[in-house]
Amino acid sequence: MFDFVDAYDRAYEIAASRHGLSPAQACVLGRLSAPRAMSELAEELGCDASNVTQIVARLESRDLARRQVNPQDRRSRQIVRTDHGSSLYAQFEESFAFARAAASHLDAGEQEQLVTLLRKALGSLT
Amino acid sequence: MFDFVDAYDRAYEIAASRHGLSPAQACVLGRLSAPRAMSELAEELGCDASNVTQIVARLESRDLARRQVNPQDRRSRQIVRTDHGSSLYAQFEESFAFARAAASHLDAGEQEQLVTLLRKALGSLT
DNA sequence: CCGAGATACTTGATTCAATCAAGCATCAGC
DNA sequence: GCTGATGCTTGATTGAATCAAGTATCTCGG
Repeated sequence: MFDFVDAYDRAYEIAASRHGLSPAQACVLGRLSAPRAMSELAEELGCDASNVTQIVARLESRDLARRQVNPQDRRSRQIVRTDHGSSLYAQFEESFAFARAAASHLDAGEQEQLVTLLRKALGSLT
Repeated sequence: MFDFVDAYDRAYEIAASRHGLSPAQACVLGRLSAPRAMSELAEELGCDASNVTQIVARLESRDLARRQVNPQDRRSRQIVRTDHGSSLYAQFEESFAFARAAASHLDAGEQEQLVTLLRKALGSLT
């Protein structure tokens, strides 16, 4: 189990760095298929809001995301992926071959079985 | 799959921090059941030797590990867990309940199946 | 046995992630 | 309109990680 998780993490990190992203940046970018508030992202990542500020600032400085004031609540910002950000993320996903590669060792039935078992194992841990 | 890996990582980090360890420190400490050379550790963690130097330095400063010159090759250091380090690591493992908790949702047959599938999925990826 | 090159580690500089404590702007409710 | 809560940012600090140099030690060919 440790080896599996470790391999997953490494693959993620390598795929990200191939596109000049850190894992954290890739993770945030991936959550921007729709506009999100900073607080939502912080909640999802389980980290401080100021951390998200930093990460988004780095994405913004590379024109991968934009930060715009929410007109409904001017305290809040909506983080949006730029076109550039979207296409970069698509490339990242393409090159994050882990899930696909892992699946390629298993036939359809086994894949389904694995998903079922992982879900069940996860159970109420979340 | 992402959720599973994420849950594992979080659980690891939380268990580590409960004992005042960072994940990296816990990881290194866990590899010291026998004395290891810096270069071995760097190889295993897939990181720079200077990174290991830092991490071990922090462990050493808290009397969890010791660094002693290898008499066979005086360039090389052997990293050894102190008694304190061993007992702390045992506590950490105890509180890193993820594997056990995950397993508790599965019966013996399912556990075996999961391990088989993970191993197979991992295949030659390593 | 000596010197050249390789090996094992350390140091210093730098980047990023993460956390905490303060701070500012804005909002919501009395 | 205040008061207090909410949403985000800033600044300071810690740790992980990487890279480039540097030191000590070993090994091997001449």
